[in-house]
Formats: sequence, C-alpha cells, structure tokens
Amino acid sequence: MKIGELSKATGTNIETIRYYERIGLLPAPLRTNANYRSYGDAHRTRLSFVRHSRDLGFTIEEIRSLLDLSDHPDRDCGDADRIASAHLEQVEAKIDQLSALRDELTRIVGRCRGGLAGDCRVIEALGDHGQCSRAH
Amino acid sequence: MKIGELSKATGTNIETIRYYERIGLLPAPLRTNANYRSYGDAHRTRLSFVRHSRDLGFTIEEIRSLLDLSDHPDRDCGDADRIASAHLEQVEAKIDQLSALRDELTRIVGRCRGGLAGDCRVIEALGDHGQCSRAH
DNA sequence: TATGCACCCTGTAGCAACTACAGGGTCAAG
DNA sequence: CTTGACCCTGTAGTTGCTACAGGGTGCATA
Repeated sequence: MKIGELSKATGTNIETIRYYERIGLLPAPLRTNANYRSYGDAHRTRLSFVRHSRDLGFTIEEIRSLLDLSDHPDRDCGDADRIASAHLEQVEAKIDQLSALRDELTRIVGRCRGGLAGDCRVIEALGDHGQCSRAH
Repeated sequence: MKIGELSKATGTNIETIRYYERIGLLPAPLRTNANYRSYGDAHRTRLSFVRHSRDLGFTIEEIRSLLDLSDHPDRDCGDADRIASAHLEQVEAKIDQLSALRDELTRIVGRCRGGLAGDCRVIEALGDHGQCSRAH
C-alpha cells in the first residue's frame, strides 16, 4: 500500500508517517520503481500501535521502548508495566493540577460584572497572585 | 533593579525575561552605562501578571490581549471575560479528556500479570484500539 | 595593580512532536 | 498530451521556553 492509503487506514498525516520513519520509529519500507514507499500489513500494525500510544499520551521515547519490547516477546514485560504505570501517574498529576486551575479560573471568571477594564476583577486577579485561594 | 533581581523577585528565569522582551510582551527597559537592563516597579508588576497568567495556562497571545486591556482601563472588559471563559472551557475539556485517558490506562495497567512481553496485555492493548472501552 | 568571580550582554541553536511549504517527479484518465 | 492527484526530498515554521558560546562589566580581595 502507498503512503496515502496507509495514512487513511491509520488516520495519520502523511507528513507524520515520513517523520516517524525519519526518527526511526517506523522501519523504512520497500520502494516501487518510481521510488514510492510501499507498505505491508506489519507497517500498518506498527503505526496503529504508535498512534494509539500517542493518543494515550505516551512520548515518542516511551513508545520506542514499548515497541522494542513488542519486538522481543522473550523479554520480561515488567518494563512495559513500569512505563505505563509511570505514565498513569503523570496523567493523574496533570488532572489534579488542571483541576486546581479550573477552580481558580472559575473563581476569577465569576467575578466579572462587565464594565470597564480598569475595574475588571479578572484583570485584577491575574495581576495579583495573593488573591488566589490555593497554590497552582 | 537588574535582570537578576527581577528574576528572583518574580521567580522567572533570566532567559525567559529576555525572551518576553524580544517577543514584545515586556517593554524594553532603560539601560545603564554598562548596557545592563534596568527595571522599575512597573516592569515587576507586568512580569508578575504574565507569570501568573502563564501559570494559569493562558497562551502568550491570550496574555498579549489581556495586557492590552490592562493597559487601556477605558475599554470594555468583556474581552477579558471572554478570553478567561474560553480558557476555562479548554481546561475543562482537557480534564475530561485526561480522565478518559486515566480510565483507559488504569484498565490497561491493571491487566499486567508479569511474565514475558510476548504475553503482555499492556503491549497487546496498545496495539489494539478495539480493546478500548471508550473513545479517547 | 592584578585577578578572580559573579553578573551582564548578544546571537544562535536546541527541545517535542509535528506541520507546512517549495520545487520537483510519476501515473492514469480523458 | 495535458490535467490532476498523488508521490518525493529537504528545509523551515510552530509554542514557550532553555542552553550555550563568546564576550564585556563591576566589585572585592591578595
């Protein structure tokens, strides 16, 4: 299959596919006589793995490690679990942080009563961290 | 005050202060004879506003608009409210998205029973989006 | 007076993970 | 034989910084 078809099959931008190849995340495929990339099912599977992992927020380097494990079924899978667990912790931390932001923003936004910028509580609150109800 | 003092006073990296000046977020300060930047209270206030807004996740462009309003107290503050409200919505959307990720990751991580990568449910789940319980 | 050290300057390059061209080649249909 | 959709490489842009390299300044100490 050509790159455009792989792109549609996996929902990945063509430029992104070439980018993944350039950074060594996807193996370089065979080429046709016209120098077009020619992909097989293994490529599609691997790219789906990458996209799914990216959608779940794993970094490229994490995915590299996960792919490496996936390429070596005889290895211990503890690493995969550690990577995923660490990532889960990061996601949870990010959720906590964003929740604090949401609370602060809600408080700030709720104070706007319209009128002139000179009297705006939103702008005032942004200038004065001391008004915040908790750390963020 | 010199750039190092402003840096300490606001908890902002020196390079970041110079960066903000370069992109026009902070006005260029006066210079000493030795060509050192010399800041006053107005700079410190403005930089605090910027840092606080960044901490709350506003983009540089949003901050530019907020600063512009802050510089023109006679304008209507509806824009400030709209920027903050839109940002709040984005934060809430991001929280929802991350919560879905957390659920999916929890499900995936929970399935690892140790052993070989070839049998690893984590790696299997990453390769197969169809196993996901909901959109993410 | 010399010299060390902390601080400051400019300009450029790097990070993540893409995305967007510019400038060209290939191929099938009409 | 030309039009249009597709493909190629290579480079530069995005966001918000951060990290040098290679130099100048200013103050205290030997």
